[in-house]
Amino acid sequence: MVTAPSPTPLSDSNLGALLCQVRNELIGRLERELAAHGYEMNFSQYLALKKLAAHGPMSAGELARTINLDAGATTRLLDRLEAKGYLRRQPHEQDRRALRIALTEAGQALWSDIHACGERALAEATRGLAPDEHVRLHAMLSGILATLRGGN
Amino acid sequence: MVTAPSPTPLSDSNLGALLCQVRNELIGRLERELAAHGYEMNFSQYLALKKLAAHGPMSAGELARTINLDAGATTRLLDRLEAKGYLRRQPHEQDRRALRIALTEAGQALWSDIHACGERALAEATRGLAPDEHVRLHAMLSGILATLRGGN
DNA sequence: ATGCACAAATTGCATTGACAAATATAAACG
DNA sequence: CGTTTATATTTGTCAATGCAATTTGTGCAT
Repeated sequence: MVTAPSPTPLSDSNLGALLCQVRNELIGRLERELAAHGYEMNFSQYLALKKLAAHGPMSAGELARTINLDAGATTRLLDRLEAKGYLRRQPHEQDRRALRIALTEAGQALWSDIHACGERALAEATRGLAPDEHVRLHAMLSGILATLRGGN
Repeated sequence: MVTAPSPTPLSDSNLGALLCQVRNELIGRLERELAAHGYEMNFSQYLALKKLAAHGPMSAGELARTINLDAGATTRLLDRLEAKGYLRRQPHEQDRRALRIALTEAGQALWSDIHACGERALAEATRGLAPDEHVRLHAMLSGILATLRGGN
């Protein structure tokens, strides 16, 4: 084999690389949307706000799991968001080890200000997909995730 | 809306989060495969080897673009792989600013030793998908990527 | 030729996140 | 009860990456 027989200049793109690229573009797009609204915030912070807004107060570990982040990283994420005044660490009612993370008023206000950014980024990404394709894509990815997690 | 009407305890999972999760699982799986073969190597390093093996020698910038990595990060990635003896920085024939990154013998041997790890990780992920689904998934992701990049 | 804008790689710096150790509390078990 | 084991969070440390500034080299237009 001497050099590339493939016609495509870049990206022969196996699924793994493709996934990474789409992920990066999508997150980048979201973060730019947020920045355009005047909020310097990364995807993890966005996700944390989203989960807290959707689900109500929860413990740090619970939050860490739902946003797929290490426990230590979550502590520091909470530090940042708390410093900005978007959430509060309250003591957990039954378990003194644990926390009850709750959005502040400011956090809720922020969320209602930015939740559309995510929808917009997503909508832009999936314009070009028929609605049923969108559904199928979601289903396939969920399926893969289940296979990888339950699998072995 | 008060609380979650959805039956799933975790992951109401919009596409962005889902993508991240699949990506993380897939990469984790690959890195564990590699570690099991005795190679401590992250996904970026794996990709770099792959591209160099598939495409032959190329410049650092070219490599950076194909593996979707910042130029500075690529410099350090090359440092690591060069230190392990898997590649060499050679001067570019026409352009003295640029490099010609080439796999060493050891690098080629390594690649033929590990390229199956990637295939295996991918195969495990997509077992459960019919072949035509696999194709459609790839097509949809490529489409999304094109939309996001060309889009606006 | 000389200068000027642009390009390739490197380096400095800051941020993020993973992993492991430490701390505090809870639960289970004898 | 007291001891042991498990769980929730925090902290220390480190590796990887992005961005901005720097260095070196190219090529174009005077």
